[in-house]
Amino acid sequence: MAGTGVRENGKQRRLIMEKSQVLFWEKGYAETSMKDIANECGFRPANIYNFFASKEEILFSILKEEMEEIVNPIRFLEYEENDPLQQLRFLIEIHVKITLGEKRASKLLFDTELRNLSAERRKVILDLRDDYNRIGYAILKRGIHKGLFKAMDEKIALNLIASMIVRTRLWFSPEDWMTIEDLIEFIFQFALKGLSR
Amino acid sequence: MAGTGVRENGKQRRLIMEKSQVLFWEKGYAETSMKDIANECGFRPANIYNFFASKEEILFSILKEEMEEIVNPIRFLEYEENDPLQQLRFLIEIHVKITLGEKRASKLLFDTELRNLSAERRKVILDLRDDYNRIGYAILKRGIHKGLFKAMDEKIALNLIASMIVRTRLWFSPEDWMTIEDLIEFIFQFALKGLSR
Amino acid sequence: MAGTGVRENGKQRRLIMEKSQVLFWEKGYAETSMKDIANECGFRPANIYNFFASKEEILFSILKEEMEEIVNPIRFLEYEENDPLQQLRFLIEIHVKITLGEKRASKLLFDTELRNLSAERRKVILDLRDDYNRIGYAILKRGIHKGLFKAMDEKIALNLIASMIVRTRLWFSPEDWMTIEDLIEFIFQFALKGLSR
Amino acid sequence: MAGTGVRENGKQRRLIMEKSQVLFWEKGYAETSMKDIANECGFRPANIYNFFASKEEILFSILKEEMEEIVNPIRFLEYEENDPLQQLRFLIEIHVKITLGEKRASKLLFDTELRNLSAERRKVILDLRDDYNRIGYAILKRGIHKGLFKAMDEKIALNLIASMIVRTRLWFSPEDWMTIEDLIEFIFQFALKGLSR
DNA sequence: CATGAATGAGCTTTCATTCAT
DNA sequence: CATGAATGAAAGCTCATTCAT
Repeated sequence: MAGTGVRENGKQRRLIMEKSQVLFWEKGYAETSMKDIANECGFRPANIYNFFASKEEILFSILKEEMEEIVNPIRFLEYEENDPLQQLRFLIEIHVKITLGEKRASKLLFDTELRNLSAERRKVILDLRDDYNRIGYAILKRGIHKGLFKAMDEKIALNLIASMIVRTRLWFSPEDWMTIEDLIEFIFQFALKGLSR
Repeated sequence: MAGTGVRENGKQRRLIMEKSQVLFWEKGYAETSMKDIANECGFRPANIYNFFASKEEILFSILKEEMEEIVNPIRFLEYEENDPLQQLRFLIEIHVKITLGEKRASKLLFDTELRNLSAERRKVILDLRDDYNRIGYAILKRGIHKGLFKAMDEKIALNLIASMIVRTRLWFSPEDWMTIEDLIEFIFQFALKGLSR
Repeated sequence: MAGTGVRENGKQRRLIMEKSQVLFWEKGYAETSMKDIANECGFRPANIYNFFASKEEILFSILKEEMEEIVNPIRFLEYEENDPLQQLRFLIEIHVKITLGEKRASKLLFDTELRNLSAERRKVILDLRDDYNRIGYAILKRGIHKGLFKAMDEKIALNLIASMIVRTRLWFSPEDWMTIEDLIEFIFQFALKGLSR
Repeated sequence: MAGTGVRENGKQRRLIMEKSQVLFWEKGYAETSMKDIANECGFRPANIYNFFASKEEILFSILKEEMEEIVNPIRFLEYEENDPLQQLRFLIEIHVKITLGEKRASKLLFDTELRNLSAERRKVILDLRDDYNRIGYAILKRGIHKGLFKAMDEKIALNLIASMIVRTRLWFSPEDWMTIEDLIEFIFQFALKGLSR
């Protein structure tokens, strides 16, 4: 209809995912009912089952999508031998941007709501998290190898860095004197010095 | 009859709080039923109500106690004019130790389960969090003032530091080559350099 | 699809109300469980909530409907200057007929179960009771004014008359020699003489 | 202790009955918990069982006592051949006085809470009610026989009279211009004329 | 006489889900 | 694609009652 050529396949799926994302974050997965979601979407609970097989599938779809949005753009870094400093900055930038991005939603869902997934689906998400970690480890190891960073356990370092980013969702709100770009630079500098000799 | 002392007071309350703490962490507040808690305690659900008026009161008691365990030992730092570096190290040490401490439990509960409290009770917890923040800000400001740290927004800095600590619960487990003491030192050095000019 | 009319609307609501009315009367509101009601209706308790938001709403709907059945048919009497004797007889007739009517149910519910309503809903019922009283007062006052009844406090008189009627539900059952019509005449004569000079 | 010579046997039983009477009336039997009663009495629920075997026994004791207070003073009227008018007045007087008496409590309990008694105990109360009725019938029949009252069904007449009295508890409160004595006279006159030819 | 702890039974209500339409 | 009706399961909580102390 808009003529953009983009097929609008799954418009309702999108709607459900977006509304659910907000609700899951605001109220928690268990505390959000299918009725809550349906109300937000403007139809009745039964209709959700025309698009998702279960509430868990909604959660899974949201988590998977967001995790992929973080991981896919940085996959190419894993085996790339470029400047580790720039790579670290890029990783931080992507992660912060998705975390605080327009959709502003899931965030800590990864930390707390994974338990609501079936084992099989949890594995899918955890595999994506492993991808993220592997990429980060690679960057840090190369930085250490090149003498740019102090010798240290790269796993611990990455966990600290990721933790700073993940929880920005809880306390950060952009201001004139501190935009998201500023925050990215702040975290990058903070991490950089933390990693330095 | 008199003179036996009031020892053992609240033994069951303690039991309930400890078992609940673990369950809330493992399964989440909403996903933990009073039956779960009672089973863990070795009695029937109805009996819990002889010690707590509601499930929410259990959560509140746990959160309050843990928050106080973190805040009380560092309260004296707020107006003390000593070495900010040592103070920062002390704050990190206490926070990490409680977070990973023997009771090992709530952790991210602060991040995610506050919504399950009544407004009034949420305020009690948030006030404690404010106390923590005020203390941390004071330390950082004095460090900046004395030229020990780079000029920067101390609120953002403290949030980053606290985030690193809080989420250790998710990924850290002590090993031979990395004890809790080692982790404290690691985080302290990481933060210290991040704060430096 | 359109044009079939909206007949049959609220069939289940009706069923629930009718079954509840009987149960509330026989066992009392508190002593009647949603399971009792559901059993009587032929489905499971959870289904009741598709038609009523709560047990209290069922009670409210019943009380309101019955009160309206009594009050609405006599509303026109309030400002009508006709024969007070005939009006009194009409009021008694309607009140007795609803009280002992086919649906046979609530009756004393008004006397005892109002406390189970929220303040707001209790007011709705009490307003209807006020309507009833106002109408009755008007009739009695006109009768006194015209010299048909002895000068007396019309409020007390109406309370006595209404009390006789309300409690018929407790002891009256129609017999060959005493039908409902006979009872109406009996009460009317009794009241009439009680009111006379 | 006061030297009146009245043994204070069962002081706690009395206390429990009095507090329960008020609560049963205000909230209903089912809606009143043993905890409510104990609170009102100033001790813990478990202690009630040192004086009453069950909640039902409390209700039974209350109902029985009040019914006896009404019936016993009028028993002698059943076979007494005195003036039926004066006897009717006496019956009304006693009944109203107990109903509105200082203890002001049970009233409609008879109408609605009998169902909460065991069959056996319900029979005890109903037997007392039968006593009351028999006495009333006797008075009315003698009045009819002597030509003082119109020929009518004395059972119906007594029910109407008793209904007027019982429900005074719901609407009457003594005023300067209408004391309990006035009310008794009012009802007596009302009934008297209702019974007259 | 009084109580704290414990429990079985039951209650109202919520909810994810199904299914015929 | 959408819904109203229906349900099994379970939840938090209340409560009368028991019993050892």
